[in-house]
Amino acid sequence: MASKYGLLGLLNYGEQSGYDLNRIFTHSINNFWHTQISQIYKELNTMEKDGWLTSHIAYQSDKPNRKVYAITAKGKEELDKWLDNDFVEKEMQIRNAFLIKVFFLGENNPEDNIALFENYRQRNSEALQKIIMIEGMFAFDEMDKEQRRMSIYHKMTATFGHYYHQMCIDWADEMIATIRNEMNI
Amino acid sequence: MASKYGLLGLLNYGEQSGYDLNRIFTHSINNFWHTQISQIYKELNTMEKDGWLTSHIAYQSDKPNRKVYAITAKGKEELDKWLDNDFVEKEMQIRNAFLIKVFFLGENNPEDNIALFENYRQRNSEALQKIIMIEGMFAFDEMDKEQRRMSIYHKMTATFGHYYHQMCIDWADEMIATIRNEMNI
DNA sequence: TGGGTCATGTAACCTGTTACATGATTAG
DNA sequence: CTAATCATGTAACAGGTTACATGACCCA
Repeated sequence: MASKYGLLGLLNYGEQSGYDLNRIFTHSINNFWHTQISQIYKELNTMEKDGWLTSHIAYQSDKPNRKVYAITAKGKEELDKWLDNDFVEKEMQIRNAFLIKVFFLGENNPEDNIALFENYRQRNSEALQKIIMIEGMFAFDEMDKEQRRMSIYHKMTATFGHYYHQMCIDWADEMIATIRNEMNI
Repeated sequence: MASKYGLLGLLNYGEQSGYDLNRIFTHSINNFWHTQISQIYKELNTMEKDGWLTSHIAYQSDKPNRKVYAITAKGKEELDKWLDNDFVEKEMQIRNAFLIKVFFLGENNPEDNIALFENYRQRNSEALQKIIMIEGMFAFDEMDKEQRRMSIYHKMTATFGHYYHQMCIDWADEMIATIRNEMNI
């Protein structure tokens, strides 16, 4: 569902091959929605069948040929429909497998649980460093108005990551304190 | 994957029917991992086939009979393996379809985008109220040590929801300010 | 000559969703 | 009489993951 519209949105900026779309995904949308290249090829195929995209072969002498996809009017319509349609309940739901583990941690010994949370904190800390770097790379001063208009929304997704990982760190800290506190009773 | 272990974890507390597990899920794990009852029945079935569970029929005269599942030694082993095994990268990843929309919002007009974020903020605000209520329902004073040991971890998942929705609200507020600011340039 | 990048894909599988079927009992 | 609740499930489909296949070119 969402992967499809991610591809469609990128193709709305300009035509691309599946291979290139995968690279673009890796450095942007993959930060909040994961995809495999095999899935990208499949989605592009179905979207072409459904008339959302057209494709042509770009011949290359030194490298393998590329299959370049372009968005159609129908595709644009579908993209707009998805963007406009007031987001659904599903997009609000938390989906977090780590919390299932936390839920059942009562069986384990507290020391191990503290270690688990410290590990969790550490990983969020690393993710935070990365995302702050990405966030800092948006140089609005060097952009024209057109570029800027797009970029502020791109940056927003990075800022979400920043807020999110910071929140996870704060939560982990408090949960570690809770466990320690419980151990001393 | 995660749904399976959610069920297994609950069955580790005591035997239950699929129908009851669904009700328990609805009031706990569904807050961070969604399941359908049809999926629960399927997972229970496969886990029984794999020897993780056993089942027997509990006959009822006034209501339909229940198929009651109990965890086996093998099942316990699998649960522990999953709980112990240091969580994988996948459990760290953000998966958020709303951010895909945000990413492509540059094409829309700013007023509509502000409305979208205000709607998002509102829904998070409602979710926050709900989760704060749930969080407040943990009455540790009335619990014995055994109950408490479980409950602090249950509460942690609610606290995560609390932190999460508050973070989303803060983010939305800042993003609305960003859009307004950009409009006045 | 071995590994990396470029480039496209298929097959099998697992997870999750939607819709439907059945049938008894109970409350309004 | 109707709707809800109790209770278990199946079938079809959509979405996503893992593993594998192919083959040329380039660099060390």
